[in-house]
Amino acid sequence: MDGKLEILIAKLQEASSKADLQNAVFLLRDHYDVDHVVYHSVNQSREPYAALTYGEDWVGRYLEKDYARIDPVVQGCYQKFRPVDWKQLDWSGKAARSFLGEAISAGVGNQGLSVPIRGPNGQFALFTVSAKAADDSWQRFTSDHLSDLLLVSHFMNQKALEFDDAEDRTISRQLSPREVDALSLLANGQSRGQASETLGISEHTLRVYIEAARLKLGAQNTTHAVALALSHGLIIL
Amino acid sequence: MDGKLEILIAKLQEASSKADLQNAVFLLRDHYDVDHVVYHSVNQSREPYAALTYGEDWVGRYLEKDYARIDPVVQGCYQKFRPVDWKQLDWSGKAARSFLGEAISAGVGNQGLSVPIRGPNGQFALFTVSAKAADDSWQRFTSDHLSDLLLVSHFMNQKALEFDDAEDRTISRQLSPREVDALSLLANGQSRGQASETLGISEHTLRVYIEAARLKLGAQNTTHAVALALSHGLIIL
DNA sequence: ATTTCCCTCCCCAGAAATGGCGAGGCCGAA
DNA sequence: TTCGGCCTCGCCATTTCTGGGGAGGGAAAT
Repeated sequence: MDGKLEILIAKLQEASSKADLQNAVFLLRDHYDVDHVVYHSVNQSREPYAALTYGEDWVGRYLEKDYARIDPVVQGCYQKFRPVDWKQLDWSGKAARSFLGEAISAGVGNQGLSVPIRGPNGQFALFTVSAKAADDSWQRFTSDHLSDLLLVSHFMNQKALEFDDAEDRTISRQLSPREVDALSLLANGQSRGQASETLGISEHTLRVYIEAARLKLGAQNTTHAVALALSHGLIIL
Repeated sequence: MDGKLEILIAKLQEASSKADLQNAVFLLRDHYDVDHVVYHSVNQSREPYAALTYGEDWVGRYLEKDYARIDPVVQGCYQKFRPVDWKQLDWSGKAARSFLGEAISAGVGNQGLSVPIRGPNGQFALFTVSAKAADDSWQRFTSDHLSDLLLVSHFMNQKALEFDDAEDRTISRQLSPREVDALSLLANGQSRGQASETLGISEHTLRVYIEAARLKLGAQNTTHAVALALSHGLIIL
């Protein structure tokens, strides 16, 4: 990690508004001499957030067409832990190829590296660097700066969460152990009858737990409660 | 990042077995001159994995008593994105305090920093460094090595996933767009009736999607299917 | 010591989900 | 072109879940 980047990261950690993050991606783009630097959250229920160097037209089209659903970068990164080079992704499929063509003509660049970032409560975001480059020089670039990009993506997301989590998204009350047991068993496919048997309690008691958990989570129904508990990390499959 | 650590990370990336990871935590402990270095996955349904420098007695007791459920480190890290200093955690509560006492007498150390790590499919792991130290010197240590620890935790988890995911946990077939729609709406708390209305299709058609998705996922019921889809990243809440 | 959770149990009736039967059209791949 | 997958619709019977009542004991926190 060279000194210049340390300064950029320090600046990032001092960021006090979303505008500072927007500024940071431009600084990063210039620092690495790439075409684009993009940080964006990938979530449906919460309000989306992004700090990026793409043009407004491409961003608008991406959102309008809901490209996140077919974008192989998003889909692929969701399945992986380590940073993903765009070349490694599956670009077969009609939708993916036409999307790729459109992206390239929008000036996104033919090469890209995307870092998946996962936060609490099911948060998922991507930090991406993209450029127009030959395969070998791009490979050199990514392996040289992998650690840097990991750190930048981490601090970028940390800041984004700070600004975003102002509107508290955290669960007010924790679930009781029994409530966790109940939702866990349901999430693992057991019916209420099976789950109550597993726990050695009456089915009614199990229902009380589910209902209590449902209220705490503000869920509409059992499936919703399980989904919320899962994505909030309150239960683990 | 000094050269010594770069070598350790390079060694880590060359690791070819779980024994290498076990070895790595000892190297890291010596390198940082701390009391303990711990990497462990925190998952219920999948087989747990850990590479750590704790004594067997403490590990055994931790597992036996299922301390992960009350350990404020685990509980706290679940809710946070940035590394957590143990001092910041909530140690009130009877169970937490008695656990803390037991941990300290087991030689864990009074200071600790834990890095939450999240992987795909709901994976969650912790990378922890702990020592017996005064507050100020510990603070200096953690702020000096924060970036290092972030990188180490990342590569450690990457390796752990490589070894663990040998037994393929991936879904065989992808879900169709409509199936994704259906499960997404259910995961967001809509009933079948509401969801079918949202999509502008008959309730029966929606049922067909749910059923198809359920079969593809090998789920027992709708809630199970939603849970599987969520934790496999096929749908996003 | 009082309150506030948590755990446990019971009954009932209406709403919703499930499982299995069937059918047709469309599109892309082999 | 034929096969498989996807999207769309309908009906019926059974099981399961949901939402509303209550009720008691225990542990922990303020």
